[in-house]
Amino acid sequence: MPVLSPTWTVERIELLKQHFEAGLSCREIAADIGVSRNAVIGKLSRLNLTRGRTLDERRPQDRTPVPRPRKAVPRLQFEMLATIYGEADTAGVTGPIDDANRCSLMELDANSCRWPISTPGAEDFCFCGNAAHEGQPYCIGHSRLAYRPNSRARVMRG
DNA sequence: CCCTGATTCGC
DNA sequence: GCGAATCAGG
Repeated sequence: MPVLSPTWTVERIELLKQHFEAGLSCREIAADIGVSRNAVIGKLSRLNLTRGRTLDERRPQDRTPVPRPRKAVPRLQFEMLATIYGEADTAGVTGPIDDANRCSLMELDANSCRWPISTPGAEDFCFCGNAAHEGQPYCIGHSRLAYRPNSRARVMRG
């Protein structure tokens, strides 16, 4: 007898068929023959002995190509951010916000942008001080930062 | 989460 | 051709 793994000999194939027709699960068949479950299923598929289960639901004629990331999915941070926040928005947000009007808490008035600069409590802590947008406590640029349109998730599987 | 079968694809 | 990886349903 060959010491090498005989893979699928006629004996194993017979056992495979017998067990399959007996109604045993692939798990049982695999355990009995001594191979992995996928090996059994793969062999059955090759022999066209599948019980035609998912074939009906899997629409064999119009199989979804399923772009399978066989290894990795290298995505640039930029692309993800652009997708999440919206391409047009990122440009506006990342644009330069005038900080020439920075002022302290005392100097803030109703028309001054109250966006905090630096960390609260720091010696140089101050506010943006730019002209605030109508009905908003921040200037245009900082209003955009405050209103992040971040609500994109949970959209999988059609 | 576990299980199952079925398909895909690298070897 | 084989089977691990993967997918999809239960």
